[in-house]
Amino acid sequence: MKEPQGRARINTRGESATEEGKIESLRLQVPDLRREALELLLQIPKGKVTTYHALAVALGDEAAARAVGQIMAANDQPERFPCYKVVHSSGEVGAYSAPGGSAAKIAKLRAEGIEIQDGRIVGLHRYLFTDFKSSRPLEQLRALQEELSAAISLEPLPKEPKTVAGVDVAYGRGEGERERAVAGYALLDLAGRAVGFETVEREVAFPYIPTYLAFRELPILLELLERVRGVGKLADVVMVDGNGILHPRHAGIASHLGVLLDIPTIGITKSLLCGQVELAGLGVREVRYVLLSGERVGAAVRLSERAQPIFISPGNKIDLEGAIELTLPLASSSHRLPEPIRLAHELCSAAAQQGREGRREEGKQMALGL
DNA sequence: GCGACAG
DNA sequence: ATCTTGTCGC
Repeated sequence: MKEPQGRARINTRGESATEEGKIESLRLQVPDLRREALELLLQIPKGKVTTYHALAVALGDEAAARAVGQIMAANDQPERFPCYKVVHSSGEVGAYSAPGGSAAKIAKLRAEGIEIQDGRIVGLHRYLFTDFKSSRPLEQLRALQEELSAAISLEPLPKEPKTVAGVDVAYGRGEGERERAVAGYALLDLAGRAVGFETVEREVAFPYIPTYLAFRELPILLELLERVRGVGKLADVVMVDGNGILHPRHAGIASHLGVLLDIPTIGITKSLLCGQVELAGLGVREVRYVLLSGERVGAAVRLSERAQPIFISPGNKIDLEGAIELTLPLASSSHRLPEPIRLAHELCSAAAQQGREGRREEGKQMALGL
């Protein structure tokens, strides 16, 4: 069996007490990015505008530009947080989710003396404000991921596990409601039989941003797994719908969960986040390694005949070979995903859909005055 | 229109 | 992830 490259490098970074403390703080609190983005709007002077990109940079990563757009679109206090001041980098005024739509957005901007023709600001540079004072939360979270990756162990499992669980998260929201998440836990024995289920539901404030998925799903997954652990049903290994070390900073959500709970975790995804692997002609159960700057961080595997490949990576307290060896026998012939993840997905997506329908009914009844 | 980074 | 009809194939 080959040694995974890079194990030594991952484990040799120093950890100070303060770094440990920062990582531990994730257990209790993740920044409210929605709130921070909205509050940045209060810094924009009258007669000025900013862009989705500039706000993302102020939050600490331009990759968050689309998430900024989603946050603005979900702004339920347009009087308090002036999201009409956010436009495309091209000068295009863009959409406005508050009453009146883009026409209202244009009217509000013109009222502040901004020149607009054909839905586009004329001479954006004259009005552009980018000098935000910000703690740059995404920059801090990246640093946290770097530190967390140093705490990952990629040693093989100490002994054969007796149980494996899968976890997944589904989302939903009603009209004018904040986004809610349902997390599902499916506990299986090594024969692949389900022996227990659990779900947890709560509001989410952190948007999806590529490479920051952990901060969106960690709060609810920690709550779920702490609850399961409390009743003695925590599996020997937990499979997560997301990456382990197959991540630009070796810090996918499976690694976050594994380090924070000090348990073995495996990451499973349906698409490749980063790295290189040749997928052409991949046979069923054939293993091809994903390379990230020369390092083996994961593997592409097809679990069934017709299925597209999935991507497996160790999260914590397991090596890549062990992660693959544990995943293969938990595949069913007719599904793309291994059973623990598939069942967890079924569980939480059904619950989320029921939640959506339930709130829709409530909404109808409210509208009917019942 | 192109390119497009897990869920 | 979610929004979504029918359709093709094992």
